[in-house]
Amino acid sequence: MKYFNDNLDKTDITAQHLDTIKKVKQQMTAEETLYDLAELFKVFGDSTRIKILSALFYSEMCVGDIAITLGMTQSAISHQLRVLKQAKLVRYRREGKIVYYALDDDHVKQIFHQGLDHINEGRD
Amino acid sequence: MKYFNDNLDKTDITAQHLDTIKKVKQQMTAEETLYDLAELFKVFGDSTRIKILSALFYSEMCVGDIAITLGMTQSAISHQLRVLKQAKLVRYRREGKIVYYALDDDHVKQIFHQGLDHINEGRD
DNA sequence: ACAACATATGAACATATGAACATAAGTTAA
DNA sequence: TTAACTTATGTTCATATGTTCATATGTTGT
Repeated sequence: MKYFNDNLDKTDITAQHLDTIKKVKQQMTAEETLYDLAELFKVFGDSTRIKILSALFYSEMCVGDIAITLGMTQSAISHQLRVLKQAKLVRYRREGKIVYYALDDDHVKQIFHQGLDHINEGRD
Repeated sequence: MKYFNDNLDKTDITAQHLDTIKKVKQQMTAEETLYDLAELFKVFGDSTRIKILSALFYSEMCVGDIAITLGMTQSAISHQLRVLKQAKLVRYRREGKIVYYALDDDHVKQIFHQGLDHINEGRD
């Protein structure tokens, strides 16, 4: 791509490109925020974690029950719950030796459903 | 976790666990859908792709301009645009040798903003 | 304190992923 | 057709990620 040339016919196009780049740069969300956003979506971007969240839509659950429900090991679930916890997508409460996990806020459901809408639109 | 035992005092708890597992399994979104959903969010879960989407919020752009805007190679951008294209998050139109990319539908913006809301809530 | 149970964590391994480089493919103008 | 330009793609490499296994931590009841 040529942004500096001596061809007069292309000067306008070049200027337009430079202008677009400049304006978009100014308007774009801060890089740090975008980085955090990508980190958040990365958490949603794993089928095990999505399944855990999906399960917690209907009931708070303990680690062992989630493992049984998804047919996975307790360890794998625990590791992923830690990721979900760090992203503040789930919260937990302890009752004796059992730890119950639940969805942390409504954004989880909303993000989840927007995603479903996108998928379903593609299935028209 | 013990689901079958002869301790009468714990029978109710056990039954409750089994009941929860059964009900959640019945209500949960189909596994295949959850898999697709994870794939979708995986696309959002990369800072380069998020930056591209963020840039396209403000203007359709050609590949080279996106590369300059983000300070990355044309190749890297093109590869990621292919991923975004496959996920139907962006569409493109060709004008001569230049290919302009744009956001494909409103779900992108909505998912993006729900994500921002979640992040900002954590910053209270 | 000890045994039994539920959950968390560390290490190792296999797989997945993103970026860069080189180059191919497609488009336009001369 | 050739040259110049824009975009797409194949390959390689370094790194990130998820699962398993073994074990640690924490809790309850005896």
